[in-house]
Parts: sequence; C-alpha cells; structure tokens
Amino acid sequence: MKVFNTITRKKEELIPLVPGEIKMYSCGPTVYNYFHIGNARPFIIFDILRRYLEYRGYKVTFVQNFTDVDDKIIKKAKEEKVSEKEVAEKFIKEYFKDAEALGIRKADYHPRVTENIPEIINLIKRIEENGLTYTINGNVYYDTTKFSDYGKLSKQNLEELEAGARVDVGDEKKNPMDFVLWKNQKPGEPAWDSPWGLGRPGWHIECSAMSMKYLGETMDIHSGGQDLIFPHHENEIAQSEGATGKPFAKYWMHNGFINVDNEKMSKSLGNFFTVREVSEVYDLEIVRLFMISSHYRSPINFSNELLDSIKSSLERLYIAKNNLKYLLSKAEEKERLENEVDIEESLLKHKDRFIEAMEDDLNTADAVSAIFDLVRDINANINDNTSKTTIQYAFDLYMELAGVLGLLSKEEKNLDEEIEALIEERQKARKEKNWALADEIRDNLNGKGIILEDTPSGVKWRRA
RNA sequence: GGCGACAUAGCCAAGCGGUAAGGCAGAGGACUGCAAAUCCUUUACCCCCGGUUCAAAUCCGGGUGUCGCCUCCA
Repeated sequence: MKVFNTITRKKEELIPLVPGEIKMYSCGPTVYNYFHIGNARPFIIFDILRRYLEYRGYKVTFVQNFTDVDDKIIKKAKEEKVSEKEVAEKFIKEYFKDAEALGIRKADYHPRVTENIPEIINLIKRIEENGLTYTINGNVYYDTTKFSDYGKLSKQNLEELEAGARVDVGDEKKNPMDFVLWKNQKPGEPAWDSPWGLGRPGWHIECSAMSMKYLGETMDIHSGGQDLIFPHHENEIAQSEGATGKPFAKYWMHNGFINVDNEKMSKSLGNFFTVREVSEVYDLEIVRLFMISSHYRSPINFSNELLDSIKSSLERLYIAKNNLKYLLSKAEEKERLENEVDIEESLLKHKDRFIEAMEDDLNTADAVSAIFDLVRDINANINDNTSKTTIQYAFDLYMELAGVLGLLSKEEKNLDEEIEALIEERQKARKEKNWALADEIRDNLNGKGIILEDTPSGVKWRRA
C-alpha cells in the first residue's frame, strides 16, 4: 500500500516497522462538547485505514486519546458548576454514541490524560535531562532553539515562524515558538504533584507520552487533521525525539478540512454543525458515505444538498443489498447455469479495482465507485434464475467490500402484522384486478413509509 | 512575509503521459395493470496562456481565482 507521508510530502510504500503489524495513533477529541462534522472526518478516515489494514492481514494496534483536562474543559466546568471530570465523562460518553452511529469502531486503547500523569511527568523529565527545557515559575518550557530538527514536519524554520507569529505581551517564554510542557497550577484548577510543583500537562506532551506507552518510542502511522501539523505534531516530534533520540513516527497522515461555503468549518468561525445536530435530520451512515466519497486529503464542502444526494446513493446500495437478501430467501438449490462462473469472475474484477484504489493512498472515492460498478453488475446479472450458490457469492463479496468501508451494516426491521395483512389484502385485490383498491393500499402504505415493489417472485417492501 | 492545497459535466467526484470512472439530478427507451426497483442509451472545448512530447486533464513555466496553516482548532 502507498501512503502520502506529510513529512516527505510524497506517496511512499507503507512498510511496517515489524512485518505484519501496524501501530497507529490518531489524535482524539478534547471532550468539552459534542464533536462536529469537521472533527468527524479523521475519525472516519482513520477508522477506514485501520479496517483496510486489518482486511489486508495486518495486526493493527490503534490508539486514540481523549484530552480530558484543558482550558476549555475547565471553562465549561465553571460554567456548568460541575467538576472537570464530570464534563469529560459526559462528553466521552457522547463521543462514543456519535462515533458508533458513524460506524467508527472503538480503538484498541482510548487513553486519557488524567490517567497518564506519571507517564507524562516521566517523559518531561527525560526531555529535561537532555537539556531541552527551562523552567520559570513552575512552568516547564520546551526550548525549540535546542532542537535542530524543529520545523521538519511543517517545513518551516524558526525565523520564518517567528516572523508570522504573534508574540504574547508579557510572555515569559524565551522564544515565541517555545511551548509549555508543564503548566503551574492556577487557583481553582485541577492539578497534580510533580518535580516542578503542582500543575498539569501542556497540550502537546500527552500525545507523546500516551502513544509511547502503547506503541513504543517509534510508531508506524501518526494521523490527524491538517491543522494539527503545526504546532501540535511539530511539537510532538520535538518532545518525543528530544527525549528518545529516535524517530517518533514513520508515516504522518493528515486529512483535509470540511468547509462550509468554502470556508473551514471551525468553532471559532461558528460555522459548524455538530454530528449530534446532523443526526436529527440524516442517518449518520449518510455522513460516513459523504466523507469517503472524496479523497481524504481534499477539502470538501458540507451542505444539505450534498447530503440529500448522498442519501439517494446510499439508498441504491441498500436496495441492492436487500434485493440479494430477498433473492437468497427465495432461491432454491439447483443446478448452476453455465454462465454463472463467468458472472462470478466478472464480479471479482470489481474487488481487484477496489483493492487497487485502497492501495493507492486510501482512495476511497475510487473504491466507492468500484462498489457501485459491482452493484450494477449484480443488478444486471443476478436474478430469480440464478442459483443460490452464486447469489450467496455475490452477497458475500458485496458485504465484504462494503464492510471494509464500514457501510451497509444495518438490517431492515421486520414488518408488523397489520402491515403484512395490508400487503396480503393488496395481493388479493391485484389477483382480482381490482387496481383501484390495490393502488389505494399501496398509497396508504407509502404514507407510512413502506414502499412496495411488485416483482415476478412476489412483493418486496422497503422503508423510505 | 514563509509554507501548502485546489480549479474536471447542472451538482458532487476519480484520474498521476495514450485520448475523460462513479454517484446525484435531467432526458429517452425497456420492463410493469399502473408504479417502484432495475437495465440500456444520453449529457465535458478537463480555469487561461505558453512550453516539453509522436501523444498532456495529467509534466514544466507564467497568469487568474478559491482555500488552508503559521494563534485554541480535526
């Protein structure tokens, strides 16, 4: 598989540190609110990367953190008059709710800052021992001038960064680019004991400490949104490599943004939609398909019109799935037709194209198109006359590929008796060529969100 | 100022040197009692101007436009 590596700005062959194993870390949410559609993109994309690597036989260890202590959480806790822990607990729970509805699997580890304070302190100590820090008033700062590789990820040098940076007035840092590893305690804030006094970790250090805990000092893939390249990931490199002297991550992957009216969706601009809000109007699987219908590094625009069109696309996929299930339920074991081997071979070609697309830097857009081609092939060639074996083959193949993308896992709920009776009644009317009554029943059911389809082998239904 | 991304049909979106995937929407046809679903057909001077090449949406140079990072941010 080829992967675009931010640090080299090139697509590279993905070669794991340990053959057959992939260790990956993705920056997770700060839990002070529901997450928005923009936040959802990396969660979905890297969930798919993980699924795909597993599909290809890798043993994947996937870590995604929760930042559960930070300024925004403290602020929220004050506003709500509850503890920081309560705020964090609540939104971790809400994260999992939304993530599940988006088809995002849980990571192997979801470490939290507050549960890794000793690890964080130890890492800061190591950096300190290497002479890369200075401490003022209980604040431990990273001295970026001492790390010669600083800027290697974002391809910036210190002078240029400083030229564009706003320097805070009265800042005690030696250099504007320096960043805090350990913050001293301010009144009323949560704090832990440390060699530098009571305080709490800076933002960047947590990811270094927690990723090393679960993945070792060098991992295969570190991922996140493009806005994390600088300063967050740059600082992670400075801390981690400053402590260990080893490369922190072999591959850096960054997703592009979700825009609204061509502008980045962000909290500060106020143009964001939370996943929770969107879920009230659209099934979140639509959002998932929306995300993977374009390449993960491209910016995409978010709008209701787009979701509406994706909704129709997803319907097409589900109809195809349910058609196969319907055929399967009706099919009997019988002699396979001569051309069925050809059909299976033809279907298999779409799998090749699917894999080829995914191998090329996770080209999910192309992979999705391979699935649509498979669907057309199935719709055109699998029917009442097909043997059960071949129908099953098509179904399994289709579900296999959809599963890699985390799609089509929902099952239709059964109809209640009342509706089944109505369908029976309509069938009777049709036999008697009482079209007026038959159509009335169909319209009636339509109003209840049940769409009927008359097929040669019987009546099929689906929910709108 | 530094670093970077993008510009393909009405909309969304692949494409990575060999003559334009796929989805949505639209049109026509087949199927159907009528529908629905499905299938078939149909819709592109690939932002502009130069250059390289037998061959460019694709490579190079120059424009134009849009966006992002450099500050919490996915």
